[in-house]
Amino acid sequence: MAESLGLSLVKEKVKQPERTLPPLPNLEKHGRVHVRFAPNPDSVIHLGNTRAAILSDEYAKMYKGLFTLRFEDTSPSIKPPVPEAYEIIRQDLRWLGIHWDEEFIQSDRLPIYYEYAVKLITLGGAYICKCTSESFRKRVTKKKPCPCRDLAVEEHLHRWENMLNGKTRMGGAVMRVKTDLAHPNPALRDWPAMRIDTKAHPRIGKKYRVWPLYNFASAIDDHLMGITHILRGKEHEVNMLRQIYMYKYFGWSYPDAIHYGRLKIEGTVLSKSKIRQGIEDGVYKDWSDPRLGTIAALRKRGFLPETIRRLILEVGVKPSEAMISWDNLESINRKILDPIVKRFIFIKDPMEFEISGLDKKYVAKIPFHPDHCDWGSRDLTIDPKNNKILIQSADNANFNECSHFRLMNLFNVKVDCAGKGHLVSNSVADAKALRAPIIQWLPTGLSMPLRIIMPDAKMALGAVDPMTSKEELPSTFQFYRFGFVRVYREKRRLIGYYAHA
RNA sequence: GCUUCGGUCGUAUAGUCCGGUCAAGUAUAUUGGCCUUUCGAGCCAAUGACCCGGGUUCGAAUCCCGGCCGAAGCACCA
Repeated sequence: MAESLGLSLVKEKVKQPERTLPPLPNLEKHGRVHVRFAPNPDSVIHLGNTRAAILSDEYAKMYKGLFTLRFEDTSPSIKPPVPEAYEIIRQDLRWLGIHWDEEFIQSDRLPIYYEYAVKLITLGGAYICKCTSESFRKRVTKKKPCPCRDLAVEEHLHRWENMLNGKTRMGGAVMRVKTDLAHPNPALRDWPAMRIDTKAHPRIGKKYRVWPLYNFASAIDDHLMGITHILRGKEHEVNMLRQIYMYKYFGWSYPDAIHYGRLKIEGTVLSKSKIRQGIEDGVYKDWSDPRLGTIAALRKRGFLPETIRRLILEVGVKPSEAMISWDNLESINRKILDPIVKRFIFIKDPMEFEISGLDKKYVAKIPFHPDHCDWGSRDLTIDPKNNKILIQSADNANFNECSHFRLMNLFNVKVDCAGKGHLVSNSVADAKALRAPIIQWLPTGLSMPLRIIMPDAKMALGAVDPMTSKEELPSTFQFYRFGFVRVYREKRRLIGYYAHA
């Protein structure tokens, strides 16, 4: 008695409290927390991109702060925005459960950037450089100023006018922010802030010919929008250093920035440009191709927003790179899904199998969920006249001659040396004694075909319980001994996308 | 090459700031057991890590130095 009590005490495990994010720095300095997510609408978002969004959202909620969504679409030529992407990104964010308080699109804000460009030039913090990028780079690597740098402010304002009014052609001039030519990192020296791009912007056309570069637009906006904390990848570390020079000219103080390492997921490409290329080349079907790590793909396969959020929170904000395993992601999803989705029978690569020795009608009750009897069950029947069933070819291949198996929730079958099946007994105890594997099955008359797209984009064909088509679709189910599948109605048929086992 | 930032079980993460309670916790994975009329989930157990070398210290995963390895950046992209 005492022993058992002691044992149960020892065995009682203290559940770890759910992981929480570390506190944000300098809270007292800033007042109300204000974060932002600033995607480039040149394509949809993927798992890696959600990191900034989810972390920002978590912090906004944690501190009851504000969240700004800002589309950074200031490159008509090199990373042109995709008009549909704005709304697709909004939908992906909503699906992820992210709430934003305000939204901006940078291509609507050109007059603001122009205003601050003039201010910065007037302040002597920026100049218009007419050097070619090669000749500028040559000088700057030697820590030498280009000839434009020390010209009078009036000249630079004049050059700026020429950029705007079309007298200077594309590539003819660029606005640079003065930094420190002696800075050990050449990447920081007099970085470009504005350039001419005459290509039509997919969203607002040819209204403007001078466009801000990332560091300029982003830095101006972060200040003007009152951003207190920035969460972004460490590829932006030097950008912060660049932008700080500009903040100093304006007398602004830079937000607190947290730079996390890149997120990778094993065996999956998480690069927008590679994904886009793959779609263009026809390697991938579209943005939701099951091989991709896009939000669209994960959603299609039945991954839940909560799964993605938990994963991001678990990985946290470390500056080192993180290689996520699908095992981990799947495990999180499985634990959420398992107790809440219905189960059905799916027979992959079905084959007919005849059972002899039936003396009466047998009924198997297949529960819709083993842990929720109140969800009901599905009756599968077999009788002497209808004694053919469907089983998985792979299961059949595993039967050695003269072996046994059990049909799920029905009875035990002996396979004779000719490969024929005979009913031998009913009880589970017998099945265990015989070490008979238990397999899922369907009566031959009761099945409908189902194509399931697997994570590698290959197709699995099989027979599914037709009752699935009576369910509200799309819906995610667990197919006994097969895995979790999200089932969609496609015209008059069903199609499934496999999530994981 | 240059600049910056990192390196804890296979993977992810806690601990590192403020040395001792860390002969290093947790999740996942794998293996075994229990439970369950299957699978899964759940429960129990096992496996498995402080990059290397010096130094400081009574004591180093934690501090210092050197090395090795890795990542990010070095665009008129974001």
